[in-house]
Amino acid sequence: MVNVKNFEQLPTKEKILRVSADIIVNEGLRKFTARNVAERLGITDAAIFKHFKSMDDIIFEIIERYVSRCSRSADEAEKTEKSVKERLYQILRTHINVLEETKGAVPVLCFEFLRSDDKKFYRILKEFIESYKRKVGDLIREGQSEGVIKKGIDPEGTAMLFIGLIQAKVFAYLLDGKKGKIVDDPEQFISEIFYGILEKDDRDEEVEVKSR
Amino acid sequence: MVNVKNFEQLPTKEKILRVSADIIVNEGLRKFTARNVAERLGITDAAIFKHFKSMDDIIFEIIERYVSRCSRSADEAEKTEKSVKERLYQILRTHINVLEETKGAVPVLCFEFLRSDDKKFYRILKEFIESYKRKVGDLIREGQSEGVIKKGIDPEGTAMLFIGLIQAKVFAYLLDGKKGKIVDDPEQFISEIFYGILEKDDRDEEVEVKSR
DNA sequence: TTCCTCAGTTAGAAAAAACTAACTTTATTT
DNA sequence: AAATAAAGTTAGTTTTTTCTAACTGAGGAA
Repeated sequence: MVNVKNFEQLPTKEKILRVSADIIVNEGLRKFTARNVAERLGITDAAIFKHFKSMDDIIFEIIERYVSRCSRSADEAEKTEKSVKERLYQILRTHINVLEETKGAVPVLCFEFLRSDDKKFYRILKEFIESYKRKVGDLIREGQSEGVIKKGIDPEGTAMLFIGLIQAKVFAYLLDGKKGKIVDDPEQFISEIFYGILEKDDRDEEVEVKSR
Repeated sequence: MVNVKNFEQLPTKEKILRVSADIIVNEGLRKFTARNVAERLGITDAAIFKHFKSMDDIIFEIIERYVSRCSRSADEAEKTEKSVKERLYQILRTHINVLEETKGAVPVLCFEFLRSDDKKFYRILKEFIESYKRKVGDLIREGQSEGVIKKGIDPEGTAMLFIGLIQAKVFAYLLDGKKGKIVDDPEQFISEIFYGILEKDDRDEEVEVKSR
């Protein structure tokens, strides 16, 4: 159920956030009600409002948390001295790690809130994806000018393709009853993407960066 | 907004279905309420229940329609004398047409209900995807034994990839503010899929089946 | 000790949602 | 012409949801 690890010892505010995320991801927004959250924690619904101003406030904090985690990891990769290919690898790899740790929460949250007309949520998520697209896109462009990435491909389009492929993986995972990992074999997954974009003479070369 | 084409002339039941799909895709299930649907049609919420037993009934019919159209076209393709490639093309093409007409409602509903424990919708959606996977998978296998499709690929995996790519397209469409079509250029989209699975000597050949 | 704050409680107000019942209008059938 | 059916209406009922108010008990600070 919830990402357990001394869950009981956590402060209530924290528990509310985790249970809420779990409900939204695994049961949908319609089940995300004060009553349902409180019930899981063995408290009353009124107690929720001692910790959060409103239900939307909870959502806001969940999005903030998950999204910032993904962004941070992409920023770190950007700063290193490594080669384009290694940096790209690192971004993809961390992205998959976060995805796995959060059980697909971010794609699900994106899917839910990108649709709402609630500008508050829409903006922050859209911004997140745009910045991701920009970072990966820039990296691809850099790779193209260095000659390691195929000239023909569209940088932003490829960044979006990657997001789309992750989305597809999450979909398959949900369909399969949320068993096991979302991306079975990350190395294979990444190498398939690389196969499509790297210049041919590079494609059989192993990527030597270690995961994490 | 709604898929317009003499929208005004449509019978109310039809209008309810279309407005509902539009709300579910663009505003989320939480906004899918009798009041909201009725308001858009300039009628009262009570009138909705002259046409549908319940709100769930509306969702049910949206799914039913999409699913049965996709399945029917796959069945029809199966019976024809056409080549594997042509039959595959026909299935993909109808799927994209239905997707476009319903503005992506079913992929969205899949994403929503495959997560929930709402067994009612879960079953029908899961069954749809499974049968789709089976049909496309079989077709690919047939193509492999005829030598027109690459031996190396996994038939069911590829069928799932197609569903996943549709899912990703819907995601991108939502992200992009729901403007225009979900799949900009269906021919291009299909040919990209074919590029990945067809034996190389076939890949530049044009598919001659006309859309629709 | 006394006071204060925190994190709960119960009780309930206000709004929204899903329907239902009973009535009206209009068109169609008999 | 009379009866019927379809598709609306208004005016509820019931349930659910969010959130507030007023109270309680426990622990720490003055």
